[in-house]
Amino acid sequence: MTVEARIRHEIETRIRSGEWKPGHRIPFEHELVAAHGCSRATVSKALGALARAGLIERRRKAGSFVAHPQVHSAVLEVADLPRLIADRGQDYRWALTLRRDATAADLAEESGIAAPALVVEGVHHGDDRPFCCERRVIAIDAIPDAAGEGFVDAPPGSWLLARVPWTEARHGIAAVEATPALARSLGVASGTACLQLERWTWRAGVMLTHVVQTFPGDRFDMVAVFKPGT
Amino acid sequence: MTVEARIRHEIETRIRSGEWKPGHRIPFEHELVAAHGCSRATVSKALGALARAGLIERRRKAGSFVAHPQVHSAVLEVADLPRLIADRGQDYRWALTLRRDATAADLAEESGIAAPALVVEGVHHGDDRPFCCERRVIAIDAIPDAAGEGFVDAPPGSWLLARVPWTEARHGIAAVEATPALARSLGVASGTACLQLERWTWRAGVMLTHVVQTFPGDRFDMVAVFKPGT
DNA sequence: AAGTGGTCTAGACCACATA
DNA sequence: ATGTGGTCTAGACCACTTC
Repeated sequence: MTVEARIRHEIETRIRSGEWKPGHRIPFEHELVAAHGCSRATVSKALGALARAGLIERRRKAGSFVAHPQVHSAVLEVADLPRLIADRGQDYRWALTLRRDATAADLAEESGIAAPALVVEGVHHGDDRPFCCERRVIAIDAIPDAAGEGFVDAPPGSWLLARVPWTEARHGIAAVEATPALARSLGVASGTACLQLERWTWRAGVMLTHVVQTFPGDRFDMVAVFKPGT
Repeated sequence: MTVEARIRHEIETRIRSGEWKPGHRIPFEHELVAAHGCSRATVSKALGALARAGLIERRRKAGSFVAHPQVHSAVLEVADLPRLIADRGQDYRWALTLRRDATAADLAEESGIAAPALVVEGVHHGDDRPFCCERRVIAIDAIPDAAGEGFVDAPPGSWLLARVPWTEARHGIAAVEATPALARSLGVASGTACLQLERWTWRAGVMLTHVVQTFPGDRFDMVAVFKPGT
């Protein structure tokens, strides 16, 4: 355990136990320096980490204070579906149902992807049961290699994840009723409540891909644990 | 702009632009020290921040490398509903529909909350239209003050947020079909797809409250922007 | 064996918010 | 005016990993 970790842990414990309540002023840096017999840089690093984690707030001249929790946050990790399904102990299978150049009508429904583009649709299966229906549009100019890919054996998400450099993404979550076509693909009754996850991805301001993934409402647990400051 | 920020920005720009692709080795610390004419501590802090952000990976003896993007993540911020609705420019109103001591049957459906407990149900309105249906269970032993609260004028969430520090929360998201009772409360057709957000909150290992919030599928935009490394 | 990043020190100057 | 945190320096030693 480093000195920094020790300082962090001591303060974190007092906050989580409720001993130091929101608004409580924690010791000044120079006091912690004296208490731990270390340099100020080490104390500063420890407090900086706690501040980044949202556990404390730091104010010049005033000191550092236990933060008031403001909003509940959850980190939603949208893993690669093959891995997600494999982690559940199921066999993964991808079934391509459509792959074609995007028409003007396709792109009219998109915001931000210009021709040429590729439309890919398919169903992710776990143990041969439909798990998620996916429709994706890929910008060819941004990802030229995609034009030569069939996406027959592996879903485009995995392919992209492995080779597309860093991204900025926006996510949306909604509940929708399964359309008849969707219901058929997913093997559920028409009108079943489904979770719809939508994602737009950019690189350097250029949109790379837009994907809509639809899960039967009961088949996808998006549970996230959040500890303020971990 | 601090020296540290300048170093961070320079590296981040090269990564986001695609100039440095995943796996690329970025300059060693001592090279960045020479290039920027600063101390090693400053370079170390900059690279540490980039590593925490997931933009680079650092390996002793080998150097620092542009990370391979692994999963898409989204930070789901679950704001106080009155504020969320106010931010949409709508008038907020809370309508309490039930408040009673929890029965054994109530708690049988809960996991982790022991008697005594309080059950509170109500509907959040925006511009007098139902926006979200809420059912909450509050542990009285953990939050004794709640016993004296009516929750008539303000929802329990706001009351709790203002005075109860929490240290850990778990969230779940699901799509459900509106039950007849739910549909009546929300003013939608029975069977409508709804987003259901569930949250358990603890302090120091003791469960404080459990809440289920149900939104008509089209009425809640949970959109999150995620930039890897910000 | 060599070189990297991880951690730490004992100073320093400064911007800023408060009093 | 004062004292805080923010940033930085120029060293140092060490653990770890790869060579």
